Amino acid sequence: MPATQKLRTAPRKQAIQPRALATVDAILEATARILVREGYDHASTNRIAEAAGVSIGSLYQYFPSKEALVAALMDRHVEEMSIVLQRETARVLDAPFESAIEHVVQAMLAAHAVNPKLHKVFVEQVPRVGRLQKIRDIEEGALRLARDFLEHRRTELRPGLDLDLASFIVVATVEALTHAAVLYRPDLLADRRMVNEVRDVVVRYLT
Amino acid sequence: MPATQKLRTAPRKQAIQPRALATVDAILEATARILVREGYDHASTNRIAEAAGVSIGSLYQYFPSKEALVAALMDRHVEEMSIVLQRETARVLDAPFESAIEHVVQAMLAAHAVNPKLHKVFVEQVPRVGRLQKIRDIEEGALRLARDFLEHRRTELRPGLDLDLASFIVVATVEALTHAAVLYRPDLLADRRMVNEVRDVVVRYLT
DNA sequence: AGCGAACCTGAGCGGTCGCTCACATCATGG
DNA sequence: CCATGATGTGAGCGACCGCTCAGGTTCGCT
Repeated sequence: MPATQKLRTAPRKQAIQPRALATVDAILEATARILVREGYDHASTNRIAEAAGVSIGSLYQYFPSKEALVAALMDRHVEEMSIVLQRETARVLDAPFESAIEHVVQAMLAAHAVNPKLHKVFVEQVPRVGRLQKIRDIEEGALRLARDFLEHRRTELRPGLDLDLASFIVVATVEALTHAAVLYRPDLLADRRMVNEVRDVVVRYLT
Repeated sequence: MPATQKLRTAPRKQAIQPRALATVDAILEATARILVREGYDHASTNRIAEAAGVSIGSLYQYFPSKEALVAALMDRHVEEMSIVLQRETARVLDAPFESAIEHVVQAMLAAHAVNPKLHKVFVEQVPRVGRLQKIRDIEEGALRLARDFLEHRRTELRPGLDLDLASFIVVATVEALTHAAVLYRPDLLADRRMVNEVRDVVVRYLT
């Protein structure tokens, strides 16, 4: 690279002063609001900046692209969900079989109740950002965890079960029923009957 | 309306001559290809017309908007799936319980195997077109069918089952496992083991 | 052959989008 | 209290998008 290349560092910047932190936060909050209210492709960066009460220039000081902005919001959302998930599943994996399943289901529902509307937008509308890979990673982690759990409790399962296939089925079922609740019946996210039914589906399938 | 209003009929037109039918077909085929290959928001109408080997003007002779074009493709896809579904479930709803469930599951998987990649795009990317209502209608129809079926077979189910909740659970489970297969394990769509597992999940939950 | 209808063409309009940059304002340490 | 970096501004650029329209080409029919 010749000397003329000024190394134009990409416009990503780390906020330091409290004022800047507030700006970043306002932008993320506004992004969430607009995404939920208007949908992904009506959520233009200009509109987001306006809703956040900052100029479009400020937005691009902290996020190098719209994609990066949405990805950052996604990270924050996933982080919040993970905290709930881990808190609710910390001590139960050695609990009695049925109770362990129940707690995991309960945790999934609670995690998705953090911000169901935003979650719905991510699931339904946000395009194949590179971040989709991250979702796949989470998915794969869940699959491995489930697989290990089933292996560990092998003696309590009905015989003849293909553990690989069974873990795929179980993970997909719990996730999917949770998502179905998010999309169509958000009222069920906090309903104990939902927890019981999903637990029954899984336990009856496995034992 | 004053006389100056020329009643500018919207640019939708019905193709008559075979040449025109071929054009319409080429446009729909190209739309499917581009949607799968590039994703919804990189699928510009100009790009689609180019891929179809017709001019952009021709495209807008038959489809009044991009939305209408995608909706038409969606209709065609849903139609193809419905044919498979109905063919596979026509005679089995009076079959023995377990066998009936199995055939429905088998039919769902077969229907989704028609064009899984396109289905994936519709599920993941196509925004809240008005057509989303149509999907909800199908969903609701499935729910009612399931509810009626369970009612009809009430004596074969375990007691204490809340039929409303149970039909939601069953429909969501079958749909969701099918979709999980479409998205992550398309190989399972034609795998008999998958049919067996999903049937087991449902039957064990219900009886 | 001739003619009206059906069909097809593609340059380009009006608009929006993501994003940049030259500059203003604020906050802090010397 | 001023100098300097951190922070904030917003007009506007270039690209692309959905879509139109004035006019050409082909078809079906007499």
